[in-house]
Amino acid sequence: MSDDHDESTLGRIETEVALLMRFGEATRRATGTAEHRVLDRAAYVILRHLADAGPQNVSALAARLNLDGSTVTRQVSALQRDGLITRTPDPSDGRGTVISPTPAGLQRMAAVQAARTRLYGDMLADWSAEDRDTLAALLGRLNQALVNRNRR
Amino acid sequence: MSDDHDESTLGRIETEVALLMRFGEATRRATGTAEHRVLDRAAYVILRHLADAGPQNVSALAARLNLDGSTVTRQVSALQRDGLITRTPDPSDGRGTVISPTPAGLQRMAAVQAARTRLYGDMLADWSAEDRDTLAALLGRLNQALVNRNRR
DNA sequence: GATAAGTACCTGTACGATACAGCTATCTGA
DNA sequence: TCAGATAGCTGTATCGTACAGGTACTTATC
Repeated sequence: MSDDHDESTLGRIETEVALLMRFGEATRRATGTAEHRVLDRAAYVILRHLADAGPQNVSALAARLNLDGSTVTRQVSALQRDGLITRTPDPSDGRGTVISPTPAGLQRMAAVQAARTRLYGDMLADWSAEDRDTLAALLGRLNQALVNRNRR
Repeated sequence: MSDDHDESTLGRIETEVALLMRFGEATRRATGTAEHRVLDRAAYVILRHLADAGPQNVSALAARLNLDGSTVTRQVSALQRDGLITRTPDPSDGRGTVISPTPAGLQRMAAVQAARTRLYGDMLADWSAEDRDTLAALLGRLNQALVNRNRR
């Protein structure tokens, strides 16, 4: 008897995720181009990951971000052109290149991150702290579930 | 005193949403191309909205989906080419075109929707019904907050 | 009821993000 | 040592999207 209920909940989740992606995309487009500039592309995600996980190879980035190596290569090239990362030869592997964020890159990333966080703060202004916590936790679990599924 | 806590919660939400968009995109790419074919593009979102809200104009679709009119025009053209929607002149406005889903379109959409719902069912297999409900509800509120913010 | 202003849609064009295929340089194991 | 694997880059293609401009139609004003 609870199957019907479950089905519809899954449907709602599917709907809401699709909507979120739609709106998130639009928001990224709007905020990325308008105020902060330059950090438009997937650049933000790459810089974030570099800041979190430290300097690393193109391949490692590609694997972690679920992107093709060639995509990361191009993004990284753009970031280098803008002085936000540096490429250095991997000392332990002549084929590899280690990508490190520059101070400017970290700063730029932090600024965008702060702006986004502020945005969420505005949007969720009337939410209780508890609801925010719950949302963060459930989203984390959802992402974990996504990762696990992709890994299979 | 709770400000620090709030800050970090907002940061987590920001992180998780960014991650979700990244993985969601990858998932869409993977499931869209592999099994169901044809319904790759924003086509799915358009068909869903037509199924939910009934036949409507290009402009209405564009406004609702947060897309440029030209984008919707092209998506709709592709959908028409594939026999998934029909265009009829708006009887009440000679400039307008009413977009209606065809049975084939509805069927295709339902198939993709079912596949996605199944996917979520798999991923969230070990979640309690309560957690699923809560996730659906909070995502709904988050989207509502996003819509409100865009409207401002 | 004529005409100016607005609206709906389409088309041309451009761009960003991405993937896949193929290349070169380098590494590694038998 | 050398055959196969791997790291990264480049060429090319595709998709989704936006913006600018055009045409046809509608609405409001006088």
